[in-house]
Amino acid sequence: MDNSRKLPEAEYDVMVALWSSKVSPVNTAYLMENVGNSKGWKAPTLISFLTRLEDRGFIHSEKKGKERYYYADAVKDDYIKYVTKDFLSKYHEGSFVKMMDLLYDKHSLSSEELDEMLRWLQAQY
Amino acid sequence: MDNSRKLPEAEYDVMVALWSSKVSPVNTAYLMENVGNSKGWKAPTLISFLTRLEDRGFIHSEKKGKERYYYADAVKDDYIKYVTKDFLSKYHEGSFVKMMDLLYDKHSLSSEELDEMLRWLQAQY
DNA sequence: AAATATATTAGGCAAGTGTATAATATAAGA
DNA sequence: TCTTATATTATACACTTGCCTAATATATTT
Repeated sequence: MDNSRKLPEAEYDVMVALWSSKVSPVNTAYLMENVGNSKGWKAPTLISFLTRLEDRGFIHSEKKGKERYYYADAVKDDYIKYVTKDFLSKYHEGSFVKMMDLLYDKHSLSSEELDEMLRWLQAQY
Repeated sequence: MDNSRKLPEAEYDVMVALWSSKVSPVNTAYLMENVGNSKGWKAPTLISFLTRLEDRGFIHSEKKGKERYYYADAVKDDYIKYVTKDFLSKYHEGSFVKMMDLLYDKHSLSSEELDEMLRWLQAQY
């Protein structure tokens, strides 16, 4: 499917709000409260991002009375997996060890963090 | 410094070529051979990216005769560290383990990969 | 010194992104 | 059913990014 193209910032932020909502669909007012206001957007700004997301096939919507309600169609984990692989290959030759190596000097991670990683690793075998 | 803004794709590709060169400075011809041609760019396209990189403060250049030579000023590791942190916080709440968790199901990494990570981890304590 | 070749610069344009104002629906109240 | 309030739609605009053509400068060859 083509809905895995990388989203521009603002549209991604809107998706995050949709993905985070425990109910679906949600209306514009809800999204203004949850992302629009904190970003300083006017309602039409938000709505224009929503329209673009709908064009891209990430969401769909329906109108009830004078309000419009939005449903997320794209799956969050799928999307994030996609951008993450892309990122790793672009900046770290696809290797997390390379990434970690660059990010952290020896001893710069706390033992809690290291333990967490170790536990995760051991669970993978 | 402000030279840590995130670069557009094409400019990043040019930086990669600059960072990869064992000599510095390099001229436009060199960069055409090393990135421009494979991307299908005309020389002025390359030069326009270089001009923008210079405006952003990522590189500087000097002219010798009719050719111009370019020097990378931004430091590769610094830049990649910057975009990586940004990426992790944006998509994985800053947590490497969350990222790995999303990316891999149990048993989906080979034992070589796991061992490599384990060695890295142990070196960190 | 002309003519020719070659590299750079100037300038520009289309598509994409962030954002808003003005116009239009639709609902609610008087 | 008018009027008023409120949400949506249409439209537009500035900036950024990817890319190029035409103009200009500089060197090289005759």
